[in-house]
Amino acid sequence: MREDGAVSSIINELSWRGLIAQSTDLDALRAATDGRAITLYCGFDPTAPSLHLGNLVQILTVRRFQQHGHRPLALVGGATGLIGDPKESGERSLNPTEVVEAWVARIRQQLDRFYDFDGPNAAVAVNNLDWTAGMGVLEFLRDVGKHFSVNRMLDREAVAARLAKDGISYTEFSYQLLQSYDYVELYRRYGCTLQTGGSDQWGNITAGVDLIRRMEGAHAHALTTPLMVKADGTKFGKTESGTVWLDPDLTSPYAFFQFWMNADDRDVPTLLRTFSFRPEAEVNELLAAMAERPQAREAQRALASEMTSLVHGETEKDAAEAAGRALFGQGDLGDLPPTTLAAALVEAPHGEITAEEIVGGSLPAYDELFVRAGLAASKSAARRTIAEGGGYVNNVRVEDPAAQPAIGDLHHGEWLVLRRGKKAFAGVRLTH
RNA sequence: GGCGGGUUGCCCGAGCGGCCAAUGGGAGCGGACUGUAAAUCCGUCGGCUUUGCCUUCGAAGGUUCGAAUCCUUCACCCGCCA
Repeated sequence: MREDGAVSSIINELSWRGLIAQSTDLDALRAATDGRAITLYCGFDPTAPSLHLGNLVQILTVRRFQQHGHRPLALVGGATGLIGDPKESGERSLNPTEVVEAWVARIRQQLDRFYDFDGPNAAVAVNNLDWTAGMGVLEFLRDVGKHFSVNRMLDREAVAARLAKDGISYTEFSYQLLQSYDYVELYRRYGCTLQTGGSDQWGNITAGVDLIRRMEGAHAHALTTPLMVKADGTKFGKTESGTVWLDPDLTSPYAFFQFWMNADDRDVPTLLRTFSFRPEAEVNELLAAMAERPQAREAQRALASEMTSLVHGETEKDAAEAAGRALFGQGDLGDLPPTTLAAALVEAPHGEITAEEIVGGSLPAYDELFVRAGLAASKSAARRTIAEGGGYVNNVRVEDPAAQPAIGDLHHGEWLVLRRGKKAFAGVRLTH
């Protein structure tokens, strides 16, 4: 529910944010959502222990609906996650059931912070295993399967690609039926009349819309968001170290904050509209500020701050931001108060050395320390970085990879600050 | 079923007995320039106890002083003919 209590047009909002790629009938959906609340869902399959930035687009889209007074169903695909949506690259390997089960629980928990499970339009958590686990094969084939045309299913992009390449198992081919049936079941149980998802889900979603019409004689909606592509043409949501996860153990809040800080100027307008909950006027102000003073990175910082608070909480956001300010600041690192420095380095990647490793007042050599801190994959890589002039210790470029820092180089007797290139910081801590 | 071609480093793709850790391009990484942006230019791009050593060129054997390069078998992919 919005501040003013009104159920206003969610469609208008999604529209200016550029979040509508395809829809079954936008005018009908606008009419259905205007002035009254609908129930909608977007499902998440447990294909990993955590959701990632790509999923966040969907989560936030649903959240926007909820803020406009609509009721979301938080579906985690305990059943569909066991089967796997066909992807173009090839057959998925099946995950053990107990692994999928554990992932369902984790993902379900992650959704807690994005949806409101209390109040008049409280979100409802559902798992498609609840209605598929007990269903017999014959029932499924007769009641659900009969409504599907294999001819149509073969047209799906991912399926067609797989047929042209390595083929596809019957298991994955069946995925669409399960997802379609989910929509029917959610319509029956909760009166759900809208399913959202990424544009790659269009086929699966409309198959569900069709199935509702056939089995229930009712009209339901489909709405997809555009695929996000970065200005340089690469996939959105990846960094050099891989996927940006929402789980703080997989992607630290510091790394998460930095991901947004490093956004390409050209991507910022799209990112702000897609992810931020700021109203249009504020978004435009930030964009104007960026055009005027790009070097200030106000828009990136605002986005980083908002997203990190949302995903990791205010405290973690403050810590991540403070860490960035400390490390990227102009001053001498040694001048930072011990607590500030330690906090910053704990946020960044870091490694440890023990007192026994200090021989004659000398720490292990630089190449070893870079590996230890996680800034280099191997000692060869560390030496290469140093040879290229990209290795810094305590913000001073180092020349000799075999040189050993002295115990006196440790800030506050505890921390050594390593850096690779301009922005990859890491700490090495002396433990006792 | 017959004939022919292929399988090389993260990806694409040269190499066809020693000068091959393996040309070139892309991605990545570093430097310069910047704004923790982009573009551009330059460098780098298997590992290690680094003037050397070890592991890589679909898999396993073999020939040879020496093989990614030759031979044999196996697996997979692709053309042409039936």
